[in-house]
Amino acid sequence: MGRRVTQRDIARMTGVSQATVSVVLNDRADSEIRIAPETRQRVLDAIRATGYVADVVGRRLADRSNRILGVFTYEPVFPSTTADFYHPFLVGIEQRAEQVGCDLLLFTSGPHRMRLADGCIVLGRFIGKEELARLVGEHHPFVSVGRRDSPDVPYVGADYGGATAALVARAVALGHRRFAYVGTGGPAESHLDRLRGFADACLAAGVHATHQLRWTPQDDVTAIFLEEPADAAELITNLRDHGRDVPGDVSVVVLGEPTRAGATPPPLDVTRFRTPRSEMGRQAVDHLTELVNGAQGRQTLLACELVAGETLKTARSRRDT
Amino acid sequence: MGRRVTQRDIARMTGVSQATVSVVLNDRADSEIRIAPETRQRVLDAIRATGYVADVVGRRLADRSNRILGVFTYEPVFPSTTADFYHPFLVGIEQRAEQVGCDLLLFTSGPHRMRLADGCIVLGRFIGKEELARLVGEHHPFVSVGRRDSPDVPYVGADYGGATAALVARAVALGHRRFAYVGTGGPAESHLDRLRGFADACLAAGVHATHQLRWTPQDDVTAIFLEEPADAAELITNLRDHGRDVPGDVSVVVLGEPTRAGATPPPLDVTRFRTPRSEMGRQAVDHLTELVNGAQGRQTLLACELVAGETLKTARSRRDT
DNA sequence: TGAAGGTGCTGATACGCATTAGCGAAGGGG
DNA sequence: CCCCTTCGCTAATGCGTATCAGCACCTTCA
Repeated sequence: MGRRVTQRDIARMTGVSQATVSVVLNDRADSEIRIAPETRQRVLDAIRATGYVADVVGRRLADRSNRILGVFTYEPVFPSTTADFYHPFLVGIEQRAEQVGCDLLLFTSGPHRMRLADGCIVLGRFIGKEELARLVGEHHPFVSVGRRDSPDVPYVGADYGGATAALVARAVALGHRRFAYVGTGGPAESHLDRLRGFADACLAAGVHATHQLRWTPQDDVTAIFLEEPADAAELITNLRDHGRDVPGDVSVVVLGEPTRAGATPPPLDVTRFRTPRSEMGRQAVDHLTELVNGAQGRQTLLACELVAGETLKTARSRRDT
Repeated sequence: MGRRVTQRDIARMTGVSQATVSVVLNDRADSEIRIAPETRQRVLDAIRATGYVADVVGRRLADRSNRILGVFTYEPVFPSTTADFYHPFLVGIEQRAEQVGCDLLLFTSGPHRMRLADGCIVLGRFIGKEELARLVGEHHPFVSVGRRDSPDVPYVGADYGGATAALVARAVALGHRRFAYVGTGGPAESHLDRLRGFADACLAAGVHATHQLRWTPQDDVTAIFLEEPADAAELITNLRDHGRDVPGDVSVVVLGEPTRAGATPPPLDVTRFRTPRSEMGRQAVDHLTELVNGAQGRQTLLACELVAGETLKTARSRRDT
């Protein structure tokens, strides 16, 4: 009953000093301090008898480190349909945080208390310029999950541009010559990167490329690159309703992975790529711990895994010849 | 890169003492200590300039709160298939935490760090007696999500017993007289409660009841109460394979909600109940904030919503008459 | 017999914060 | 001119732990 047992209590019980108890507790092999085996045993016995456990608060105070990594996001994470999207990031973050012995502080509202943590990980598809500047201005370690268009923001991102370009290359190899990119192409960096990867690859291959916000029938297009994976089912249905077979008449490439929320899954195994979300989370933690230890910020892009699927096939014009 | 800014730093910058900084920071209305408006402003300016935020550990050592609630679970939450099950709890916890202005500290390993938070919420289907005793022994505020078989543990639980009994009553009203409970019936309280609610209700209604760990064909049983919702699809398939129509020949009641993880969903809209998981999370936060403010622990049970479904119908024997 | 070296431990201190007793200075009243 | 009050602030302390300089005491060897 009553107070927690402290090292002082143990010390009094065994007739030694608090310092001795501390030494016995963390008997590092390299320690210069020697304790007689008999004394050590007495202390250990008392510790076992009382069920003493070192108080993490005291320990952290002495360490000058609280081993807390902050996490916050610029979009609702837990509720809503984005949950399925963010979940893998959190899995990765949590895994690695456990490995490095840190707890996670989930900021429920904004970054104003970010200094509570040793460093922070920020999530969110899009973060405005001025908000990023504010984060940098805090001069408190942080790492973004997802590339940011700012030289001062350390991040672990996904190489959406590279993945998109690779899929364009595949389509070109399959004979496609007329491409369409469907999606906003911004303002989030992840969308910009997809569109840029698409545009650059099409230009380099010398094929025709268009960009539209939403799909509208275009007879000559044989390959559609869809920015928003959640819209895959709708797009394919739409195409079929217009009498276009997928992938017979038109190929569809989805630039990401449909999260299997409440939404209807696409009727086909879609050609797409996979964002290494958990790995991004893990590396973000690694990166952050480096920053906390005084390292310089880095900017890292991780490759996305291409998933062949069955909606990217030989182009119609090619097949017809 | 610099150390954390401390009150000492602020004090030196403004030419006052550390104590003054502390006083300015938490200027309680009832304080006897007076600070000149001008001095106060100088300190506040320095705080703003440096972005100073009080250190979590320091405050906790001085036995102050940080508006941080810990969350802690005795089973893997984020990874694994249990994610879908725990997610709604977390949603509720996060919602309410934001409303009361608290951030959440996710402990990545064990309860030994719980004192870093002002108070903790613990999750998990089953927590052993000795572990619960340890939690109580910490003398640190905590609330369990889920009923615990211990008078000293404050909790917000679901009334599984009541919900199960209500479904038994419905079945009795539909003419069922021979019941089977399929599941472990323990050791988790949630399972105990279901089994007890089942047994008590059957006894009260004077109907025949059996309990088995896994379903084995029993010709005379007309109503099966299944403890583990995830097994619903398997059970129904199994019954059909044995030539028993559901609900024609035998009714099936599922004591909870199948989480739509990777598992196959049941082929029918199953008769079941719904655990108010988000609400439990919210009330756990409320409860915890009360505890942190010095209130006594309570034990609360929330009602589960019954879902009629289509697998509990008139009993065969009744229909045949 | 005295220096040298080893053994076993302790006292002091720091970590960041909140709190309280109390001190010097200024102002007012006698 | 001195006492008393009020104002504005600070020194000191405690919280639980880790660390380190250093102090007795003992043994060994010259």
